[in-house]
Amino acid sequence: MEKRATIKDVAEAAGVGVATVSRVLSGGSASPRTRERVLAVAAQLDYRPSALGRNLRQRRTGGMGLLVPDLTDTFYAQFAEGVLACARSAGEPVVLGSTGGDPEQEAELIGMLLEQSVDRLIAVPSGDEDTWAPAVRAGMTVVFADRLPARPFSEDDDPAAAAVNDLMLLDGLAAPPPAAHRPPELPSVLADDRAGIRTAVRYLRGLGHRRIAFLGGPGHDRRVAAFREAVGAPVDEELVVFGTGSRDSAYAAASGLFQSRPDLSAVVAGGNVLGEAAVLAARELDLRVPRDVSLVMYDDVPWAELCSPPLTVIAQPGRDMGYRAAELVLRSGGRRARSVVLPTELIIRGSCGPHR
Amino acid sequence: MEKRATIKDVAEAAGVGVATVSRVLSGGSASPRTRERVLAVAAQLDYRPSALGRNLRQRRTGGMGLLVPDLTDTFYAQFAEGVLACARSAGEPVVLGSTGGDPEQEAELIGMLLEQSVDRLIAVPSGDEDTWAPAVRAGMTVVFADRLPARPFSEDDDPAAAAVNDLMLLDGLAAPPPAAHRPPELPSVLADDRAGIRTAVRYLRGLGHRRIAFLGGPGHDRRVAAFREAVGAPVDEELVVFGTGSRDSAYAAASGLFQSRPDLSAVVAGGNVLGEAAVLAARELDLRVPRDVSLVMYDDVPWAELCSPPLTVIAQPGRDMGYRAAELVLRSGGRRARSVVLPTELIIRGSCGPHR
DNA sequence: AACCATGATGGAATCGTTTCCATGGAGAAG
DNA sequence: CTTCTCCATGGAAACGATTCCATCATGGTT
Repeated sequence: MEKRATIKDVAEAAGVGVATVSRVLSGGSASPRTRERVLAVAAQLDYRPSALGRNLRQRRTGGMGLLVPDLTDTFYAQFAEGVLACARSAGEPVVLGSTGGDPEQEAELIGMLLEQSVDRLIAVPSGDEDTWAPAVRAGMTVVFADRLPARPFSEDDDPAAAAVNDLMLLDGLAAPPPAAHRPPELPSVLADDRAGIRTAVRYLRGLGHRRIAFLGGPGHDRRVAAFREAVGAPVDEELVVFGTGSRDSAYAAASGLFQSRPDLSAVVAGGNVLGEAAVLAARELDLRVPRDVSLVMYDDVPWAELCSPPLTVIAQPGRDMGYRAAELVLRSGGRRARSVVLPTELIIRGSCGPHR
Repeated sequence: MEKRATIKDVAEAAGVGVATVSRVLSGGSASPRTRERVLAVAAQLDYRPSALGRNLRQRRTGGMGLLVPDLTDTFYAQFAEGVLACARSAGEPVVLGSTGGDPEQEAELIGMLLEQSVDRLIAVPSGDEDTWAPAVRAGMTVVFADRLPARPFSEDDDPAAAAVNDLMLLDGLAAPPPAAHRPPELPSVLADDRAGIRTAVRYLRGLGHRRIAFLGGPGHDRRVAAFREAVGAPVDEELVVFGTGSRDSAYAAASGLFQSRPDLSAVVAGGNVLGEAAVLAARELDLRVPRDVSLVMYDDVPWAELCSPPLTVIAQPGRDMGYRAAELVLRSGGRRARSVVLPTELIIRGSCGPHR
């Protein structure tokens, strides 16, 4: 339990002032002669500047926060790995929180990060914009990933319209809404849900499917909107069902869907937890995939190949998304960073067949 | 971007000294009268003490570090969720690092945590005891989970014997080795690998299997030792193969095993990544599970049920292990905490059949 | 020769908290 | 009434870094 050398120790041992040591170590100006000596002494004392002192002085903690709903959702695990990879190569710490998809826990974690003076945050948001207001007000650099926070409810605001609006924004087709009082859009890293869903729906259509269901979870607003758009015409509302995020509720939703609508012939699962539930529920009800029902799952995960038949999926680059998000939040020391939309890919395996 | 109120602001507004404010907020003694006023003012100013100042003063960062090899390994994701759950309920931050199973990266991350003055660390170690020496020397409270760091190589030290030794320790059957110069054992949270493997091997034996292979990964020393012990007699060394931790190498190991020893009738996979590889390799080689080969996988993960047939697994309570580890590292503010060994459970599904 | 610009250097202030210590007042015991 | 004790209280010193600013030396210019 030896105590670490401080900058003062180095200064004394090198016969210089602490200011000089600090400058040498952080790349300020110094004569080659002193620089060399300071460096030598620092190495010899095994000196490592304490982040504590620095953080206090600069009134900010280095590194970044990372908030995801659930690490056991493989997509978020991949995403987190991407963030960690970038942070590691930058030598920055990552403070992780898992929200369980609960806005309240999310708010608490934001509070905790504020207390820690973590001023950079990557988040897969669960709460709405009100939840995020404190973070933004405190001047945090926030990068959202995978989804955007919902708008808080207000009577002149229609959630469905809002989601469609987000889609339009992605395409640059529409100007931002009359954002007079709304906070400026924060940078984000999203997958191209619209194209992904559209491709999947078209693929199923091409196989002859007409009654296609969507199995969604929290935060899948944009995906549902894209689904509605891709299906076109009035969507059969019974074919759009939601789970709350837990595996149990996903299973219940899937099972309920299959039972209430035996006439459906294809399902698009909005995420891998939903996909898992769909496979399980189908098996439980003796529905054969893809003979009785075709299945496309959002997210490519290692176990998609293990199923039999292996699952046809809409792959989004989880790891890349994480890496990009971390880059954004680090680099954007300047100002507003541009948002990023990454492409998805339909990977055809064996869980979709022709409509019978 | 408002700036936060400091303790000084509160002191002035309440007409008391900063020391008093600090005492009130951290539960020291104060007259009810002032306590009330300070609390009121603090609430009104929305004051939250900055962790920065406190950390510097106490020369330590709160919270804990968490080092795992790979979050996309579902077991580690479950484990991390457990740690996060405990940390969240304690209001403590968690600094996460993913080592990729690489001792070098692990060492770097330890260095980073040291720099941050994080003095509590939960780790699934990849490096050996030498890798961990700096952390211990610096006085960190370290809790290992899932496995223990390997002993560094020395000629009078036999790794196999060491692993067996660890097993004995678990049972409390043997006194610790002559640890004269060895650091004292650190607290840890482990699953009862020995019993788990033993149960699985006996189960396979009971089904008539005689040529049982073990498919291991890094850090599975204790599991291999348990396997050897459970199989008894001289083990056919060709039936014990290892991957390096990546999915590719796991697949290669599994595939190689199946090809080189078509006579084997059962496989115990030492972890879920290995199990995944085994399923994939078996399918690729047209081996039917469980007709041609029976499979037991260490780790219960949601997708084990999705396989067809669903996988028979040795479940270890990943989430609980994480929660317990976090409790240990937090509560053991005192001194050496006792290690914990949690039970495993053989969950019989459909991947094992009688030997033909 | 006097002066100025430049660059290296160290002292000291600062960040926000906790904690040590001295002070002062009130109540109890003599 | 005096003295002793105890407790609430506030001032000030840490903690370890960064950074402002004044100082000093050096070398070039007029």
